[in-house]
Amino acid sequence: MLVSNHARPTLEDVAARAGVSRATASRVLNASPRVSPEALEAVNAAVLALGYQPNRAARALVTRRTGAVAVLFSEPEPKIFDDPHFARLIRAGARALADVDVQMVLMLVHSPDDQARAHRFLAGGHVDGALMFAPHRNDELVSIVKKLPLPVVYAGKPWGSLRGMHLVDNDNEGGAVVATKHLKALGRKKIVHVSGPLDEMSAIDRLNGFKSALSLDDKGAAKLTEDGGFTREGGRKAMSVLLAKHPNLDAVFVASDLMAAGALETLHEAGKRVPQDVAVVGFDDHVAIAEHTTPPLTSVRQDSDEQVKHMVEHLMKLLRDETVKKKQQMLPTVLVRRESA
Amino acid sequence: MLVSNHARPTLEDVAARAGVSRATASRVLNASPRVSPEALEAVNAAVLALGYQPNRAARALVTRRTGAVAVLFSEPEPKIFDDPHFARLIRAGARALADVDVQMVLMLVHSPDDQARAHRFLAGGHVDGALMFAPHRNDELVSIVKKLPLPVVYAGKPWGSLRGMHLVDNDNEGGAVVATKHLKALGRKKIVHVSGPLDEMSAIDRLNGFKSALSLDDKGAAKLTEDGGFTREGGRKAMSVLLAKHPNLDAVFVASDLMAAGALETLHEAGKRVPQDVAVVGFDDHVAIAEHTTPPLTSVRQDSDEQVKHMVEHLMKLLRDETVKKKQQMLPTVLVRRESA
DNA sequence: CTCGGCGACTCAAAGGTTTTCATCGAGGAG
DNA sequence: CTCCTCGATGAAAACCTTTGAGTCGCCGAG
Repeated sequence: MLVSNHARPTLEDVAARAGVSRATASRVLNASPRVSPEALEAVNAAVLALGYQPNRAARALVTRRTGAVAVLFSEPEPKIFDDPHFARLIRAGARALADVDVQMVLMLVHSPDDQARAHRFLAGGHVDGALMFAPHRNDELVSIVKKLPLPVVYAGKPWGSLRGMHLVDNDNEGGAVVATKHLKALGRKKIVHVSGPLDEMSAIDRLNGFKSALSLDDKGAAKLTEDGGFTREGGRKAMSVLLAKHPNLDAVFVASDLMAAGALETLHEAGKRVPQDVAVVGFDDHVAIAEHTTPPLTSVRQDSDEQVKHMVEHLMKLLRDETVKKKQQMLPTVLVRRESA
Repeated sequence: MLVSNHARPTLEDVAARAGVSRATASRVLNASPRVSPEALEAVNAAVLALGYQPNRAARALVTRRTGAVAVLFSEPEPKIFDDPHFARLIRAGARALADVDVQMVLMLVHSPDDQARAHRFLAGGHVDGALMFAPHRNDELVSIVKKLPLPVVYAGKPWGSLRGMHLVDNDNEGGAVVATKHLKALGRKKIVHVSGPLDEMSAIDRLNGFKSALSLDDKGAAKLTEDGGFTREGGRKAMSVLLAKHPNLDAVFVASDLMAAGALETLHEAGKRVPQDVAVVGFDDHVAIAEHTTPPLTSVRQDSDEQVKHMVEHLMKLLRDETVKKKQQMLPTVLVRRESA
């Protein structure tokens, strides 16, 4: 028996060494029950001795499974990726997918070109499923992907009909209600809101929470709300607009920590003390921000790590053809009190 | 001829439709010269009509190429990933790899467990090559990967011998020299340095630039330098230490923008005006930071996008077995003047 | 007219795994 | 003792592509 000693061992080699057939060796590797204890042990020993690693391509060829999933970030404004939130999501995805031993193929989709490429790639069967981060309204990529026979789990609610879609969302509305009520409970009388861009569902949900906590109608809410675009700069500007409109405001619920950081700057410049004159609550509880503002920011925590972990678990179930009890999961949010409110 | 109308078309189908053999169709797809114009056209038409996409697994099986490369971030401190620099690198990698149509498999390596997993994965032949971001001293992963018969391109100099390694570095030392000389040219007399952690080559190179621009020996430099650990908080602290040691300092070269942001805070709190009392130069020119500090930060630009692009190009050459003229490339850095110096 | 050469093409093997189907043997029931 | 059942195993097909070896037809030279 001559074995080329430099090439990687194949299943054949393992089988030979264990004194069984390829088929049996394969069964051992795939944890099939129909295999005797002796065979199992022999094969395992051979695998170890040879340092055998299954050939992914060969396996993929026959199983029609790639062992890879795509992670898609659809975002027309590439600069948004300077947002630390993005890094956190990627990190969580990498970890969660590595834990279940599937390859993560990352795709950043900005332009129509990128969309076409993603389309080709996903349709080409190069991955078994996808995790989709596509927060914006009327995202072409969502429509494209919907038509594909590919299991997809969304982060948060994409725009449009949610029928049959699998997603894991944070309780944005609930968190916003808690945040707003907290301000009310503090005895604040004039509470305003810096919202995110209203082409994102999460921003809308947070706005809705604000409205419902204060029992406002659309018109009433519109007066008290200003769009800060989920950027720090936007938060600054929105805050000054609100200050101009409502000089007597004494509390503000800001729909993201990044914007809240901007809003705090504006408030300081306007000579308002936080929290004495104006109480501030953010959203995200992004530690790198919330703990380092002055004063430290009270914020609604949404656990992105947890969200991504759930997304991966959900997708894995879909890939195993298990029935999922709930297609759409909602993760709780909780208010973290610091000093700003 | 009955074709299951839901299954993905194979090369066989394409060949049949084009009236040629599988072999010829394959040659068309791989741009082989040995094919007649008619055949070429017929096959291309068939491909288009059928929406054919080559089966990656089958191709990988026979070519022993996966069409994927790993992107490894080795970093014992997971929190560092909140650094926007990380997001930028990932983004650049995703884009550059997508452009050459290879899959990016992202791996974040924090723990020894992760290292073992990465080792298995890379040794398992699941990728054709790797891009490695491993800035720290004595990184186990670097030693592991060195022993593998796998083409790897490093970002910056890893610790240890550089013999035979392929890498793309920024001119950290040169940039530091320019930055420091700029401060000198401004007439500053007492110039200090907030360095990065000295277990990273980039930090050392920047420190060396500072030393050489001021013709300092090790001892002299040690007095004027404080380690800020490449974090904002570290920058704050380092700055106050330096202020205490050298109350008369009138300029500081900070080895990263994030630390510079921290240093600026300290300076403001100490009542120093920037740039009148103390001139500040950062490093990275990370727009999201440098443009938003008060005052906007003068900084040394290193173009990470460019660096990653070069890394990918370099790796592609290695994969194509082309000879690379220079194994180790150095990218220029340039001083971007804003208001802080 | 024959032969050699050459370009375009086809045939078929190879690549490593999973999985169906058949086989084999042992043990239990009748 | 025979027949049946059932669990473990093996042989072989299938997955889809690339590629080296071989075929075919045509042209030009002799």
